[in-house]
Amino acid sequence: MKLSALNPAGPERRPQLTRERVMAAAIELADREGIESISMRRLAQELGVEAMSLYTHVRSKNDLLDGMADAVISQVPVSAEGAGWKASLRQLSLAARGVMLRHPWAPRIVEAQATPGPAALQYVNGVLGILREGGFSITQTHHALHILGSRLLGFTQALFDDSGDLEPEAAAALASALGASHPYVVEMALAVTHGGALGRCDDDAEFEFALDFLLDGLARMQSG
Amino acid sequence: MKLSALNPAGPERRPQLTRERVMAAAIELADREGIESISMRRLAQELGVEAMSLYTHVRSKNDLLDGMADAVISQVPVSAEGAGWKASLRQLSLAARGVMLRHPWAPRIVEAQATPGPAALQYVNGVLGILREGGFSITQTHHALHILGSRLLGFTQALFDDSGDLEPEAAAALASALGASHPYVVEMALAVTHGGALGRCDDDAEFEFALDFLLDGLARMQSG
DNA sequence: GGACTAATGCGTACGCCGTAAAGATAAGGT
DNA sequence: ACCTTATCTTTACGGCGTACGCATTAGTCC
Repeated sequence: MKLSALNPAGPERRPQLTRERVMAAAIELADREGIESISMRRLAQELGVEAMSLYTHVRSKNDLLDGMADAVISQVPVSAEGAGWKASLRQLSLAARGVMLRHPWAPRIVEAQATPGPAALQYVNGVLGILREGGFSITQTHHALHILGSRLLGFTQALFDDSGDLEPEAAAALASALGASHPYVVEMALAVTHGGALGRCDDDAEFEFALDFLLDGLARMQSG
Repeated sequence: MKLSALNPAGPERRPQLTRERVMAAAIELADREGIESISMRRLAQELGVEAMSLYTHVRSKNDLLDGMADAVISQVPVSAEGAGWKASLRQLSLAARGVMLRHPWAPRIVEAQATPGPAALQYVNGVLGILREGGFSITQTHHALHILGSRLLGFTQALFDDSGDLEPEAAAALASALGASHPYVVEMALAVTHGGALGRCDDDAEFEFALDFLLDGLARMQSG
């Protein structure tokens, strides 16, 4: 059937598929339904197209995921000029964290990327520039990269996720089940829970604290 | 066909399948052929069994992966008594790194774990114990966990992988392709490469340096 | 207009995957 | 001997990534 005959140059023709449109739809779908719901068929359906049509704009599913990762990274503003290396890195890292919080699936695929895409390269170049212009030697800059690690991209792999807020009964159950064998875990879990000594674990504040801890250490490393 | 009739209680009967044997075979297979080659059918074949048989000992593939992660963590010795918190943490972290280097696929699935398994709990309890016994307050211990992050498990997500050793021609190509737009990346890449100012990026040394940087910072935090 | 060319999208098919459901077999307790 | 229970196998379903070949379109030149 000839659509164009029915709708000759009609304005309701769906727009051309492009790599950008594919990436945007994939990111939107991942935001809405989770990264696990990304499949070629599902994504194609989202675009009103058949699965194989995507392969005109994307080499493979891995290429799609790489593209998504790079597109997310490109959302982090890399500017932040003229504020000193410490403030610049701080702002950059927090901005990246904001982006990652909007795309919770992103860290996983960003770190799965084999080779950095254009946006990642641009980003790394920006970070390196801030440090070098800030007076860090090449060796110091190299160390700083390893020290800051993924925090520069706004995320951290914690040893375990302690941001959950236990119900009192769950806390009691945990205490009696693990209390004998894992006293320190129980102590920390209770402290982090709302009833405990600390407030509820505020991930944002904790991220910021750790970031400042690292930046202060780097400042000491540079001057010492 | 009745195997037992042909081989009544014969010693060449394959041993009973158990969760431990399944996990061990899965880890061995992942070490040998990569985590991507782990499928229920492939793993079953490795054990001389049909795919569905595995489900007697494993709830799902996710359960299998969780079990693998926990089994790997359990390989990290959690002892290290009586050496002071700094030396203990250092030793623990380096031991964990040794384990992860033997199972390069492990970090990915360890951090994908939704809830920590028994070995992970034990490990976290050990880390918390070292800090608390070392005189850290609960709050300080909490901060320390976030600061050390995944380094306690022996791995770090770098911003990008700089451990590759470029060939001279590749380095030249990179310099001319990116030199104008990404000068700092090129500078660092050349410095890290064998011909550069730094030696080849030694991941082990770099990990140790970053670890000591963090431990020193924590010592300052505790006393200051 | 008409014909050729290149790009784009579609239909079909193959061999994997995880796992539900039900049958077959073996081991142990009565 | 019989039955229970745990273990392993068979079969099957729906979904996956993607190779391959065809259909349609858009652009370009006569």
